[in-house]
Amino acid sequence: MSDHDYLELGRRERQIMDIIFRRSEATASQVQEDLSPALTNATVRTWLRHLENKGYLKHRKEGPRFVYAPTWPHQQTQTSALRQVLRTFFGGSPSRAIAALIDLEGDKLTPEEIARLDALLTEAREKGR
Amino acid sequence: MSDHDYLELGRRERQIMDIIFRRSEATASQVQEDLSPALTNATVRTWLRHLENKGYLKHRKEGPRFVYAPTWPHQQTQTSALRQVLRTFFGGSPSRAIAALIDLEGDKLTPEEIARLDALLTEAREKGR
DNA sequence: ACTAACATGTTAGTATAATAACATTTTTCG
DNA sequence: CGAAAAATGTTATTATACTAACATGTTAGT
Repeated sequence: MSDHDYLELGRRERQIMDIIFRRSEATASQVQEDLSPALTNATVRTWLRHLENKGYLKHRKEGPRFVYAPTWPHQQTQTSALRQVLRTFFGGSPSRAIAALIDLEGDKLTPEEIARLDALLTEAREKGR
Repeated sequence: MSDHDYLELGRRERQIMDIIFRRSEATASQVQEDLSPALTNATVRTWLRHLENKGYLKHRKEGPRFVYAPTWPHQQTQTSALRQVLRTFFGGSPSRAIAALIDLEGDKLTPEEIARLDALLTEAREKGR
C-alpha cells in the first residue's frame, strides 16, 4: 500500500486495518474483540468485505470462517508507516526519530539488540563515506 | 493529544492536522496549498474552525489572518505517533523499528549524528544493567 | 440426513463528513 | 475618512461513512 492510499482511509477503515496489521491476519470475531467501543459482528463483517472490495484486504477460508489479511507485504507497510511519521512529526530527520525511540523505549533494548544496532550504525557510517 | 484522540480523527481532520504538524503552524491558505486535491478556501476554513472547536487546534491573529497551531506540545505528539507505529507495525519492538529506520534512511545520517546515537545506545545499555 | 450452531451476504436506514455559496467583518491605504 | 481588498462567519446541501436487521448459506456432530 502506498503512503497515499493509507492517508485516504476513513476512521473505521483505518482502525480495522490497524487491528489486522497488528495481528497479521484476523477473523471477523477477532477484529470485533479488538474494537472499542464494540460493534456488532455484522457491522464488522460489512467493513471487512468493504475493505476487500477496495483492495486493501484479501481472505482465505479456514474451516467455516474467513481469515482476512492485508494485500500488501508487511515490510512495505512498515516502511510506508515509518516514512509518514518521519515526514510529519520529525521533519524527515531519521536521527531525531531514532533518538526519540531510544529515549522512549531504550530500556526495553537487550544488550544483544544494542550490539546489533551499533553494528548497523557502523555500517551506515562506512557507506556514508 | 493522546493516542486515542488521534485515532478518532476522520479522513480530512487527520489530513489537515498532519499538514499543520509538518508546518508547526499554518494559515488557511497554506493548508489549502498543501491539500491535494485542492479544496476551496472556505472549505478549509470550515475545517480549521471545526478542529479548533473540538480542541485540536488553537489560533492567534497575525495581522489580518488566523494562524493555526496544534494545542498539544510537539514532543508529546511525536511520542504518541511513534508509539502507535511501534505497536501497530513493529509488534512493539523498538529494536526492529530502529533497524528499519537505519535501513531506510541510514544514508542520510551524518557522522556527528551517528556518534550521538552511539552515545545514546551506550547510555541505554548502562541503564539496562 | 437432520438440525443446531455459526458462518457470510443483502439491503436499507441514519449519522456525520464534506463542500461551498453567500453574508459579514476587519484591514489597509489613497 | 471611506471604499477596495481580503479576511472570517453562517448556513444549507450533498456525499459517504457507519450501522445493523434480516436473509441465506455452511459446517459439524448425532
